[in-house]
Amino acid sequence: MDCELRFPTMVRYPEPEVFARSVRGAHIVDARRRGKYIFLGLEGGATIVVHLGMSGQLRLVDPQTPFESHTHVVFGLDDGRQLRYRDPRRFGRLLYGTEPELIAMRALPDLGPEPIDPAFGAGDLYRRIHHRRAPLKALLLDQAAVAGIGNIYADESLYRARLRPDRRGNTVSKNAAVRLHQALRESLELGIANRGASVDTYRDAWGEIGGQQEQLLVYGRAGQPCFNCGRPLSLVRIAGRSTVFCRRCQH
DNA sequence: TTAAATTCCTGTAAGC
DNA sequence: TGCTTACAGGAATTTA
Repeated sequence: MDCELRFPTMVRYPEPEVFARSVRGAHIVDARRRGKYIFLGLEGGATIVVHLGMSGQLRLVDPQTPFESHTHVVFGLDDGRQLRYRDPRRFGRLLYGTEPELIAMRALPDLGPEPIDPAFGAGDLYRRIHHRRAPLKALLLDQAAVAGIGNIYADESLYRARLRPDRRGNTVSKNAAVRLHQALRESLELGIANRGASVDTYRDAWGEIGGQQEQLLVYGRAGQPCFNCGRPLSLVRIAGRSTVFCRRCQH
């Protein structure tokens, strides 16, 4: 594999020159995900870690493909294709290292459990939120509490669970935690089945848009009727994020 | 320890 | 038409 850093500051760890030198000649042997992080496993145990941020895209293309604007990193793969990292808003980041090293260097944060992990139960979720005074919306966005939930799936899950986004974690009953646990799984699994929500610029590795934006129940629907009761959906700001919910259906 | 506010960044859309 | 302004959001960092 070859590596060209066209915008070196996308690399957060280690120094960009070290990143490029380390990656050149390495071979990718697997790809996996943890929370919102993508791990490209390399021979020998190190990994390339990619976080797409808001507008990041990884694209697998033929080298003849014209360069799109904001293409910051190009990996030349051994089979002749290129893996291009593109990110107009540059909120994303790339890292290189073994997982223990990255955690020790605080380049990777502590991540909570995966909502879709079969080992993650409603009791686990309850234990993680029932002692917190922050609003549920903020807790779902906290990657140390639960990994992988962003603004879209936080709103969708709270609506499915019929819980107000400004409800404090410590006011949630075990029963409500069961509903939220189920709702998180449903929202994420539906999003995965529909190959992602291309509300904004999201594209998969082949440039294809997802379909989940057509299925959203509340996100982006402020002022439009609730699918359950018909009342216009409310828009508020919680944890610095726009938040859409139904005042009649969510408690 | 936890919660809230601030910051980064650019494309897009609304408003004048 | 063209300019200015507000807004979108993940998470590290700072402040309370």
